[in-house]
Amino acid sequence: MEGVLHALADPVRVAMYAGIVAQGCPQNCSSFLTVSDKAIPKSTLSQHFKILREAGLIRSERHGVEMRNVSRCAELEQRFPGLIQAIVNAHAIQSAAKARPVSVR
Amino acid sequence: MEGVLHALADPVRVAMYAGIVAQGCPQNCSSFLTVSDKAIPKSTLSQHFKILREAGLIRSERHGVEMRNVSRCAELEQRFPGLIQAIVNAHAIQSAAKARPVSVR
DNA sequence: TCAGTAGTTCTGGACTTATGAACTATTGAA
DNA sequence: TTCAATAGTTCATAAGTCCAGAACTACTGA
Repeated sequence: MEGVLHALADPVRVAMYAGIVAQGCPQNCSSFLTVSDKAIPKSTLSQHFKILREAGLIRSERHGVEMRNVSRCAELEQRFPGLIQAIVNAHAIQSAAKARPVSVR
Repeated sequence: MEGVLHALADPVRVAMYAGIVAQGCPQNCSSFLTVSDKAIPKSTLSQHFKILREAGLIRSERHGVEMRNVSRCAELEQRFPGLIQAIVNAHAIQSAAKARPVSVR
């Protein structure tokens, strides 16, 4: 759980994770080459995904040449009920407040 | 919010915060000279309190020679509904799982 | 004024994190 | 099979953050 909070305490990672949760379909790394109008190098992205994986927040599966990232909501919900939902909500509230005119992501 | 998660991503700080929330009465620094059976130097404690304060999680008031720390639940609940509750719950679940025979703290 | 208690600030070493360069893995085409 | 292209990972290192001892400030009571 310490790992979960640490993973989501980073603005880039929480945006990535919120993106993965929001899209029903799995997202590959390159979906996040820019996050909130900021360019993220691939090596950094790869580290971020690693941290999300190790925190148990996502699972990554190779499909051909790309990796598809899926959120592990159900497992986390079982271990820490309400936690993920509350964080994703808080993130949405915050990014809505930050950039009012444009929708989240 | 990033600050809130970062503050509570540390096992010592989340234990401290949970302690402050659990006790109705304000807690001074020295209440936490040991956290989960681990001795914490005063200077480190002071840093931890500073981080909790700057994240908006607590307020510290001097009363004579000591500082009393109060949680700012209500304000946070208003900004990020459910977040603090979910994290404190998750912490309780986790520390119960870790040391089953003994109660939280 | 002094001693004692409570907490803060400073500082340096240890640990983390971000990123460019070089790498591996997979695919599709020649 | 070889080659080029795409997608991600690993490595090295420079920059940043964190911990804890030493020295400090703030307040109280004698």
